[in-house]
Amino acid sequence: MIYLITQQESLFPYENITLITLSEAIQKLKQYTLLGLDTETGGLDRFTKPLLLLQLGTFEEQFLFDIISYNNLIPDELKVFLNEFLGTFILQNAKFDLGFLFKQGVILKKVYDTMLAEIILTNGLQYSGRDLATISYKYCQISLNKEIRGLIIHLGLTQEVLEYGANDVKYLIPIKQTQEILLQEKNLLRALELDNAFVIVLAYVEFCGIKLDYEKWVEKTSKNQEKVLILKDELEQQLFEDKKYEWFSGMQDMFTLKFDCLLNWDSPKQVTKLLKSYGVNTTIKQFGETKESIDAKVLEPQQEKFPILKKYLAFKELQKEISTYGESWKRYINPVTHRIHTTYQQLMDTGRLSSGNKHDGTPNMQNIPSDHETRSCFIAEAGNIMIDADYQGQETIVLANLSKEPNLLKFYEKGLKDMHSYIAFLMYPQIRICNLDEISEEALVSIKKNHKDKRQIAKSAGFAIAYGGDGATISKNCNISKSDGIFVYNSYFAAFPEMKQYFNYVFQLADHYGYIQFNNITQRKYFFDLEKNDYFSLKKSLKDPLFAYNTPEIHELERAAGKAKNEIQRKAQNFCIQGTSSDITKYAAILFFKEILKHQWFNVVKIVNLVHDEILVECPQNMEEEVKNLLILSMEEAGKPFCKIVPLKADAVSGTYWIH
DNA sequence: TCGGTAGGCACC
DNA sequence: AAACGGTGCCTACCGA
Repeated sequence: MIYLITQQESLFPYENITLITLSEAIQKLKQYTLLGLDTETGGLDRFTKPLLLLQLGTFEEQFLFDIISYNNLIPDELKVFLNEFLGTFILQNAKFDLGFLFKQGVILKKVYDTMLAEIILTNGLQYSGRDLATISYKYCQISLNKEIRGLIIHLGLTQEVLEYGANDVKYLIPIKQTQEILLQEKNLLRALELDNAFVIVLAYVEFCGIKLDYEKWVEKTSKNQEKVLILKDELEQQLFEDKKYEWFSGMQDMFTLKFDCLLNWDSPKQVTKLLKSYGVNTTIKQFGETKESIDAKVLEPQQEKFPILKKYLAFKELQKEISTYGESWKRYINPVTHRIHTTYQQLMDTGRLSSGNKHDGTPNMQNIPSDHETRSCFIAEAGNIMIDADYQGQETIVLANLSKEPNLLKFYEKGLKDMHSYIAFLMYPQIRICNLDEISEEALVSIKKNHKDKRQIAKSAGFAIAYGGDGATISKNCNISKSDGIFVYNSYFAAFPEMKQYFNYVFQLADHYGYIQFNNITQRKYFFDLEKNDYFSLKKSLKDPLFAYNTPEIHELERAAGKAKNEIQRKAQNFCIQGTSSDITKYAAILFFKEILKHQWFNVVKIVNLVHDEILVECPQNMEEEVKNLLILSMEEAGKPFCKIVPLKADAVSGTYWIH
């Protein structure tokens, strides 16, 4: 049964569509505890594009609210219903609709997102699509016709458009029911519960946006543009002095009398050719073979020997700053809010967020350079203040809790601060000024002062190993020989003797179950495709009594399986750490958003960015202390279920701009 | 001219 | 034996 609620009754008659009043519709809707919800809008941006249609419904009944006829505003009676509904709304890609509802002053309290469910169920696996059409077909064998988005703006509320609109909510409950059977089987209900709660917060972060001081931003870029011109000039002058005439045309500038340089300094290919002619090493070892590269990593160690590299590296750095973080950002500023509203992708393979989307033209807000000059362009509105809170050593503490490695736990038990020096202390017996049990922060401070090099290597080793790297990774990251890299790798495991057992254990689990389970709280998972993964298919073949050994195909498969095994090991290590960290930050944001709602601070206390272990908040100046305390409290509370041995601590700083 | 890929680099 | 955690954006480059 399809119902239409409209103030434009002259549209009638339609076949199979019943016209009812707003009150009648709300009356009927009140009997449900589970409702599908969808909206049709005039575009992607909730601030500049109108809400056209709002659909609510079940398999049996769908209610279509013609919002156009209410001047694109949700009528009050419906608004109250949506705000006060105690059941669950089911949406496909809820974040999108939630943004338009926020704009209208509607805050849904509980949602179930069929798209998030689908991602969580199939994380790591090949999937045919996560759009509503694919999901409807998969669970209900229903082929939904083309997207009505777009159609409505051209056709208006035709019979066809209304039927499509009704279909978009009709199957949401059956889809949810079938998904939940699978979620139950795979123990993924809690992971989805977290992400269903989080999607409302994430929609809020996108809705809040962040203020960019564009004038200051342009000033900074212009300054860099001047600098880059000078550098380019100096580079070309150097080229000329070094008699690299092949890079010049015969043309001379009329005023400066300089020759016209043909080299494109943005072309790695051309620059490689040039640097080679100076005798610079432009190669890097990768996959056992030598590869061309002019990475900063490759060139940096040669700076003293080849002065031109200093200028080139400086040029590259500025060029990156100008092209990625320059004037192009004007297009990101919303004409209505004058703020930047990024879009986040909620579920990467690790469970982390990502940010930025080239289709809707939003920037990545998670890789803003951390220098003061850049960050200080992101500001609070007049009268407001920015509060930036982050977890102290989130990933290392998560690793400590997951692995329970005794020497790692000892660091926290003793309340020590400088982890990198501590690792150096354990890795290099020759720098031990006391034995392990007597270690103090003073001892670590002295290591930081006297053994900078060893501390730096320990730092890199700590990161590389947590990410699943090995001796080769360390040698690359630290620019040391491979044998030294392997030595450092071995020293790390000597320093943390039970870490290897933990890594073996997570691999054994992945090997046995065919998936990685990140932690036992959310039980979020990454599934290996057992058919397509070379390691698992070889394992399966070996169980076959008719398995043919010693054929060329088998040797090829063994080689591929070795590679796949390595990948499984790496992911098993890394995803548990990254994924659990991500669960914690999401949970923290949920708890903090609860406070915002509880205190009726919606749109007053804004969450303006999330960067993995960091939550950036903007609020009125006079609320600074209260909000800061609640934020830290939320973050530390969120850590508790996941970090039961070593607790997570959060730190906050505030200012008129983004300080981190 | 377009679209996809690779190299490089920003963040955590 | 074989490879070096996760993202997204910029430019150059290459082939259709």
